[in-house]
Amino acid sequence: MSDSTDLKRAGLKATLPRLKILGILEEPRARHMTAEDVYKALLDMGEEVGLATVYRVLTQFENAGLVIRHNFEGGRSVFEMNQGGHHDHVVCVECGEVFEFYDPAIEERQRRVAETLGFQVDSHSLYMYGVCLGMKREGKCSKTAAMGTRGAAEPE
Amino acid sequence: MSDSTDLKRAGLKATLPRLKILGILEEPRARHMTAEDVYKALLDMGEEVGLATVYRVLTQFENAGLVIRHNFEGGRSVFEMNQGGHHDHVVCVECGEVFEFYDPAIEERQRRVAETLGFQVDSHSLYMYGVCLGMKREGKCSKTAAMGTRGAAEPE
DNA sequence: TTTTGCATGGGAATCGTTCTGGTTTACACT
DNA sequence: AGTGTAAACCAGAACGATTCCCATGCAAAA
Repeated sequence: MSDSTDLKRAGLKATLPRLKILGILEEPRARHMTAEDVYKALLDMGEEVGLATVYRVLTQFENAGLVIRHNFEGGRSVFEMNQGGHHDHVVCVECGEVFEFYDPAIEERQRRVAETLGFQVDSHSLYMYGVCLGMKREGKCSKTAAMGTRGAAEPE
Repeated sequence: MSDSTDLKRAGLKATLPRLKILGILEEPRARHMTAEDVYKALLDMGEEVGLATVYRVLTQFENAGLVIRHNFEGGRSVFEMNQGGHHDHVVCVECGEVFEFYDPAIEERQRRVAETLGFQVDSHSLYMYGVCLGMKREGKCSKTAAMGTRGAAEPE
């Protein structure tokens, strides 16, 4: 219902596919999903939605600022809800887990660099790829580890 | 000739396609190229090289550490020679120009964040997208502007 | 409730990239 | 220089992700 007004505010009709997709992306455990992931989630819910529609809707959501698209290594896009606070990403190349962090100092330095170049920044992205703690320790991913939430890592 | 030994050192046979591709990437004005760009450059030179070969060779070069692959927005990969010094990128979404910069403070903070998470970082990339000075001022790109070289922007 | 036009679904098309299979080539060893 | 062999090549087919096409469906304005 609130979703419905979210869509209207973005200039989009509140259609069933759009509401369903928004609902899926809003689930807390669904932080980072590919279009395929969203499509499968819809099928699991028994919804008859075409893959083309999923892509179309996700792109519309991106343009409307509702979701953020990331181009991780490997060439496929992943999407996450835009919940306001900007953050950067750490991706485990072994287990695929994605951690988020925000570092004000990094943001500030980026701003400075752009200023120096006379560059007007629309968006920026910082990705680190590597192996997460769980993989290093036990050879399995640390999806259950007590980190990976926004703002969890703020050194100093 | 020196290219030939570069290849051997990387454990790759010094074949004509590889030498030609290396030669193209080494031209100073060819900083950031897609596989397609490289392919077209070869055709322009009158070389009979298949696109598949270009992709294969670029991937081999990447694995050998000779070139670096970037996943910019838009889903296509761009390649640049690995000239040793790590640097980050600023991309003008209007004219496509790519500027490079290096900020030790950002690097250090990244290292810290990874450490805090117990994450072993293999690679990292930082991209800023926006509009460059030339576009803002005159509506045309600033490819000829006196910046855009590595290390040009180091605030503070 | 009727109208109107944007949204949908499914399949085909497209894009960038990788694989396949048969042929050619670089290079170590005569 | 001559030759064997593994590696590299080419063209084209295959591939996965994404977008296009268009007849039909449906949200929302009248």
